[in-house]
Formats: sequence, structure tokens, C-alpha cells
Amino acid sequence: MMNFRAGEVHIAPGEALYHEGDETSYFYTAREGQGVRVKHLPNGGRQVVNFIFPGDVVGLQAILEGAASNSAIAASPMVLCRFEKRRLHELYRNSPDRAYALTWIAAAEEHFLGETIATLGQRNALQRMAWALLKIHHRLSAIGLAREEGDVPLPFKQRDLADAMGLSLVHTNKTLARLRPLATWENGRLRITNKEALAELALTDCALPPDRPLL
Amino acid sequence: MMNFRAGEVHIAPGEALYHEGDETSYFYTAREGQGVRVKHLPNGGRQVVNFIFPGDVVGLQAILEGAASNSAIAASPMVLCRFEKRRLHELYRNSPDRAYALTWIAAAEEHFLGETIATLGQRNALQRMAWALLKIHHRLSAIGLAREEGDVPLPFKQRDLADAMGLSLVHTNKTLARLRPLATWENGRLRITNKEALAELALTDCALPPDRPLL
DNA sequence: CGCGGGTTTGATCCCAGTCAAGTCCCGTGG
DNA sequence: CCACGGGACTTGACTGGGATCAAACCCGCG
Repeated sequence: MMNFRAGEVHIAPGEALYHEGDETSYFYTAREGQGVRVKHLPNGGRQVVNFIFPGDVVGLQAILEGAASNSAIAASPMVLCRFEKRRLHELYRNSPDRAYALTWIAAAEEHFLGETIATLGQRNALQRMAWALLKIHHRLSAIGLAREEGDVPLPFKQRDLADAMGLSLVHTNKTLARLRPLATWENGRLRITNKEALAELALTDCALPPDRPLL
Repeated sequence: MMNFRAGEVHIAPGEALYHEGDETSYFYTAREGQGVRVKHLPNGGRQVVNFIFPGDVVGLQAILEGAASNSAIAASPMVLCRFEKRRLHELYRNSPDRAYALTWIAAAEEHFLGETIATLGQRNALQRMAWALLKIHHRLSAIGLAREEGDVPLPFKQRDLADAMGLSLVHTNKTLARLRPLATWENGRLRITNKEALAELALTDCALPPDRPLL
């Protein structure tokens, strides 16, 4: 099998994998660490489009040609595999199964963004936070990052979560405080103590997409 | 070339192409008419995830297996082509270019959903409406649905737009009224009279991130 | 003429944004 | 060793944008 990897990338917390507006010719898969994809608005607003966890594909929009519509920023030290987008055609010609997996991933991503849209559009602050914490915990658990005690690493700042849920920093903080008996997030680790109550709050039917095929 | 079409579907305004929770084994491409993809929350909330215009692929998430995460509802009489998702593998094996195009479309969709997320998260009511009207008009113009006078067909209800932008119906109405000098939407047709002013309001352009220090 | 769905408008309320301090903690340097 | 500074997190007081409630209004239609 041909090797599509075009190198491995290491980035430190706070650094960018690529910037909004860049004409990047790569896309990536995350191996270790966590980060965010952010979009900036002309007025200074900052939206975290989604979180980047190990196993995610990052920057697939690069196949659209043109400037990247968002920046990818690391929140903890990250390791990613880099691929050249112009060799994607080869992949599609020579490795239909992997191509299919790629589409599958894109569809899964779309599925998740749809849920996020519903959250931003319909849920209040408490519901948003409950939803986000559940999703994050579930996702990280699924990729085996949970410790014995059931807590998962979450290296983000409250500001990141605030910008992800479209809430102000202060209100995010206050909302996290209200959720404290159900979930705690401190020292970069998130623990869910009452999943049922959280799900109740979040109005989640918590149906996640099935396991993905390997790329 | 093999024929993947598995029929043509006609649906009337208000009817569903598929319902949330359905185990559909099809996906579609829209040929005529317009509709919405909606998600429902347990508390009765309703979010319009996006609008369906001619040329769009609908229900590609079906490749994820399992229940559909949203419903597709027609707002005007629609005509769509139906495809069987289980034959997608064939497509990937026999027609890499079309497979690539499919991924391209999925990526474009993801790109758009990302913009929507930024809108719901960061923009206020006036900015949201301005953004939505611009996007819709631009999109419909691009597929040649604009008349001589520059107006495009928009068969939705104010409720649909409200649910798309996460605003209440009444506030949507009032906001549309405030935008009246810049854009009018009546009798199912949308006309933009002052594109520049609208874009100004919507804060669209967003080329480069403002010089906020990283991290 | 009455009815129902969609649109418009006014009055009131409250969730979340903003402003402003203050605390905790860690790294740096005197 | 402590003083200092800066970044993240907390907390309280105030404000306002948008939700909610409640009526009209404006059709097309039976």
C-alpha cells in the first residue's frame, strides 16, 4: 500500500496547526493531545467550532481548495499525522475502502455539527453545559482516555468551553458551578458523578453514532 | 456507467422525505423545490439544521447506519433522486471521481454548518437575520433561481427561519421588520435591496483573524 | 360570514451579557 | 525568603436583548 503520510507534526499548547485564511495543502489526523477548531468574527468574536480529540480528522475542508475557514489550536501537546490533500485523488482511485472511511468520517462530523447547532439554537446555558460535558466525557471515554476513577483529561480553559457554547466566560463559570454536584472539572480533568441527572438536564437522548471504520 | 438511481421522489409542502429515527436505507439529491432538515428536542424545541436547495445531497448521514438524526420536510413541492446507500461501496470501487465528489460535497456541507455554528454562537438577532438572508439569496442566485429583478423564491414560513436561527417567532418577525429597508421577504420571494449594508450588519467577510494573541 | 394559519405589534419578564472586584496559584526575580 | 505580576478562575451588582404572553390583523377558503 502506498504511504500517504507526509510527516508527523508536533505542536505545543497554544500553538496553531494552521490559521484561518491559510492556503494549506495538508490535512491531518490527530494521534495525541487535544485542541480546538476556532472561527473568528470581524468584531472580535471567537467561536470554537468543535474540539479535536485523538482519532479525529482535521482540515478535511482543505479539499474544497482555497483558504481555511478556521484555525486549529492545540490545548495540550499534540501529535498529528499530516497528509497531502492533492494525493487524495490517488487514495480514491487506489483505496476505495479508505476513501469510503473518509466519507464516513465526514458524515459523522456533519452529524455532530448538527447536534451542536441544535444545542446552540435551542438549549439554555445549563442545558448546553450539561450536554457538552456529557458529550466530551462520552467521547473521551470511548477512545479509552478514562482512568480507573472514570475521569478524563480535559486541558481546555473555561474560555474555550464558553466560546464553544456561545456563552460569556462569566456565565460559563457560574453554570459550571451550578453543575458542580453532578460533574466536576478541575486540574484539567473532568469527572461525571451523576450521568443520569446530567442527561436529564441536557435533554439528551444520548444516541451516538456507531463505531467508525478504521482509516 | 452503472445506474445508481433508485427512483424519483415527489413530496408536497409540509410532507416529510424521512423522519427522525427512521432506519432509512436511502439518500437523496434534491432536483426541485426547497425544504428543511429539522431536529427535535425532547422538550418540544425544534431546530432547523439547514435548508435544502436544488443540488443538495440529503441524508448522507445515512451511511452512518442507524436511525436518522433529523427529519427532512418540504416547504414547496419537491422532486428528488433517490439512491441506495448500500450501493455506495460499489460507487467507491467503480467510480472514484464520483466518490471524490461526494466527499467534496460532505466537506462543503461541513464548512457551511461551521459557519452556522459561529452565527448561532456569536451573532445577535439582527446579525443572524442579515447573515441568513444574504446566505440564502447568494445560494439561490448561484443555482440560477434569481429572476430578472434579482429576487429569489423562498417558500418558508417565518417559523422556519426562527427555528433555524434559534430565535423566537416574534423576535424573528420584529427583526425582519428592522431589516425591511435592506431586504424584503413577502409572498414567498426574497429581494435584497442593499447588499453592502446587510453584509456590514452580518459581519460577513472574516478574512483574517483579528490580532488577538494566540492562546 | 366564520374560521384557521400566518404575520404583526405591544407589554412585561428574565436569562445571560457586561462591568468590576477579588481570589488562588504559579513562575520570576530581588 | 518574600514581593511581585500575570493568568485563570470566582463572585456580586447591574443592564439589556430576546423570550413570553396576549391581541390584533390579514388574508384565502369553505
